[in-house]
Amino acid sequence: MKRDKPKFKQIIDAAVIVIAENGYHQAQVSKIAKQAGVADGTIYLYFKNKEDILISLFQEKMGYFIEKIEEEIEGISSPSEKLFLLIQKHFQMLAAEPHLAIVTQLELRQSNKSLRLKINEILKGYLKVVDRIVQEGIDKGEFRSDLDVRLTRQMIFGTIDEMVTTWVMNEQKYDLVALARPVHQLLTKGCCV
Amino acid sequence: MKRDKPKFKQIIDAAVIVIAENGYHQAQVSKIAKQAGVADGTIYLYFKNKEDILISLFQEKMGYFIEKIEEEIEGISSPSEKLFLLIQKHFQMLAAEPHLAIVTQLELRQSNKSLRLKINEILKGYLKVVDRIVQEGIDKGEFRSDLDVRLTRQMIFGTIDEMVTTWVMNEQKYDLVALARPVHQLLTKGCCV
Amino acid sequence: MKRDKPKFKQIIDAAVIVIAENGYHQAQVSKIAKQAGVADGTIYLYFKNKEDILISLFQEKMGYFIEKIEEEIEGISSPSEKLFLLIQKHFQMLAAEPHLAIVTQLELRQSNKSLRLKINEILKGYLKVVDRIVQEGIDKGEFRSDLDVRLTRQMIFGTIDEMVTTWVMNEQKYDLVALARPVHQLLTKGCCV
Amino acid sequence: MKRDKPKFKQIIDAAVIVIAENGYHQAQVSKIAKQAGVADGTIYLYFKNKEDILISLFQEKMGYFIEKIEEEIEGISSPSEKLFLLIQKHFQMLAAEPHLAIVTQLELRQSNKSLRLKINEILKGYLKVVDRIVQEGIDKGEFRSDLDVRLTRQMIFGTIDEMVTTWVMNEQKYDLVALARPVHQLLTKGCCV
DNA sequence: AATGAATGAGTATTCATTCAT
DNA sequence: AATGAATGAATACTCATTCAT
Repeated sequence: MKRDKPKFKQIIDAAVIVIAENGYHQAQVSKIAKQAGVADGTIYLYFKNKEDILISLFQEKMGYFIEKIEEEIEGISSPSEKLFLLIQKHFQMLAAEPHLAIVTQLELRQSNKSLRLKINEILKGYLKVVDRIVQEGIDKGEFRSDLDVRLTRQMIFGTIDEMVTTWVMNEQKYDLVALARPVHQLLTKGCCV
Repeated sequence: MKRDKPKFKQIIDAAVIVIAENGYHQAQVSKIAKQAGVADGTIYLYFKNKEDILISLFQEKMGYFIEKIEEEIEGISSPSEKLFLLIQKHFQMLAAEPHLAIVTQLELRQSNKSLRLKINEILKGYLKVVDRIVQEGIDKGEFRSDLDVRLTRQMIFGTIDEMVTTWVMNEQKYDLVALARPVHQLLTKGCCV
Repeated sequence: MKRDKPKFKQIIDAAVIVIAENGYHQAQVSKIAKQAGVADGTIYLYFKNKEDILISLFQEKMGYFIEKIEEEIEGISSPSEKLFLLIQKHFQMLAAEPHLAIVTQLELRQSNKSLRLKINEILKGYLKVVDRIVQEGIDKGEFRSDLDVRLTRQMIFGTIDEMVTTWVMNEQKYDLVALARPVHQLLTKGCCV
Repeated sequence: MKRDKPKFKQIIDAAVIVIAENGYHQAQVSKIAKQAGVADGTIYLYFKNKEDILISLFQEKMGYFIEKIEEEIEGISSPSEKLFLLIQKHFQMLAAEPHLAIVTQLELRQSNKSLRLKINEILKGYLKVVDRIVQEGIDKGEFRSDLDVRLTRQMIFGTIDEMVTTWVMNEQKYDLVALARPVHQLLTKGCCV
């Protein structure tokens, strides 16, 4: 399996760095190869084409992301607390990988429609986790019973995403993780008194 | 002033159509010129370069957007009601211009970082309107006094934006405007009981 | 009509020279553009792609070829004499354009199958002229009545083509046109006494 | 001697199949290796480079070809009959190996000039056989005494070659061997009455 | 002898922008 | 003001060959 070979990860990590530092459109295959310490042609022993590097990058990172978040909320009984931990872990992981944050929040969004559709497909795994928390919140009586799960998930995801993007655009100069608590409070209690 | 000449708007409207129908990366200057019924070179009598078309497009549309929203909330005393009207008007205007919705929610996001920074600059006008509503809500006691205005605005904008994007990605096949009330409720009351 | 513009012919003539002097595989578009005195991009205002240059080259030259040969044999009553004039004109025209001879006999044959099929299509016009001469020869009683037109045409074309190719491979160092008469004699009388 | 080892022939046979089925330009070394059931690198233990595979292929097949033809005409006294047998055997052998016919008549002609020059070198053995028949025909009085041996050989070879190529291009769908007699008649008697 | 992972040179084509008319 | 022909920079990918095992 190619995914398990060291060069696979080596090339993906190189892609994250090159894209974060040069921008999506200046991330030529030859630059990624050089950063990974392999020849240009070697890239094509592990990836079908350039787009495949980016999809694999997103898959690998997002897979790890979901895994970690599920570990985090496992065994927690309160859905509201689960939501808080999801937000916190999300912020923590991106704060810990500044390059990756730039790539996912800014650079990968300039990709073409076909790539974005594939990315959306991968994102669905994450959205399902949120859906499950919301549904559980309703079932356990912590969340309002008249909630529309889909809309609620969109609010949660849209809010988290906007927070991270704003933080990245502000050059990550404030403490993102510290926002987890107030963001959780906003989402659960709303802005009204 | 170039902005007042008929060809200025003519080219911008052509750009919206061409981008919506062909996608950002397939929206060549020559296609826009053809759609506008002018020669390629004529574009450059009205716009500095291609990026300038897109920025102007966003400015024109967003300026009109803010104007309409301010008309809508003018004279309303309740900040919460103002927030509702803002959401509703936002949804109404994009639902009324499907091409524009595709361009602002999907296509223009594929632009490079420099263009996106300029777009963010233009967006600030909109965000200020939201900020004012939130601040007024706090002052009038309708919103919680411990709200962070900036974070609250990010939640509101992130949520609205996510709703519209999801609706566009689903090919605008459900009634976006009907979501205004439940979205307002989610934002003001949160998801908790 | 693009074919009538001066740059169309200019680029085709450049292609003949570049291919003859550098070989098919070393005839890059940029080299052809340089030889033609235009920018690389200009090529694509007149030709769909590189293959289109080569097809057009063959069409233009072969069209001229057939035209000249038909002029030559027009008004001649003896089919055998027509055959002689066809051979002579064929040899004369290629002897007069050494570059073109190299291109048609050696270089263009290395093209891929798709291009060769298109070239064969164009060749059919020439083969029809030969067919007509053979048929007329049979009808007028100059040629044997039991001839298979198709086979006879293949002998004639195969022989002429082999003569030219051998001459080109021998660096055109002997007088090709002088062979017209003996070749005609061989084709009409065969090798037997 | 490498030529006697089983893998040498194994690789050449694989090359014939791969080239016939995929075309010259799609016949990568790795495909030939796979068809031969050896590793890519193994090819280079038996052949200097890719060109060497093709030259060896031609040498092997052409050597066998000449051998068979010489066996066929051996002991025949009439040069004209010898010519007939040469044509017939030539047609028979290619009709018996459809893959080889495609390779020699179509695919190998797409090779570059250097390879084609080497192929011509190998062909000389075949041409010498023809030369000998023609000379003998003149000496024995069966052929006209004013024949130019070189030109006559070019007619014979050009005609045979064109017949086979046309047959291959027509997907070998008619009986090539049946043409041996009429072709021989054409070559010996010409087209005139 | 045999393997197969790694190498890296080489090129057609697009499209924003210009400028002579 | 308007035109549109001409420009030219920039980049992903293939595949013959090598060499450590």
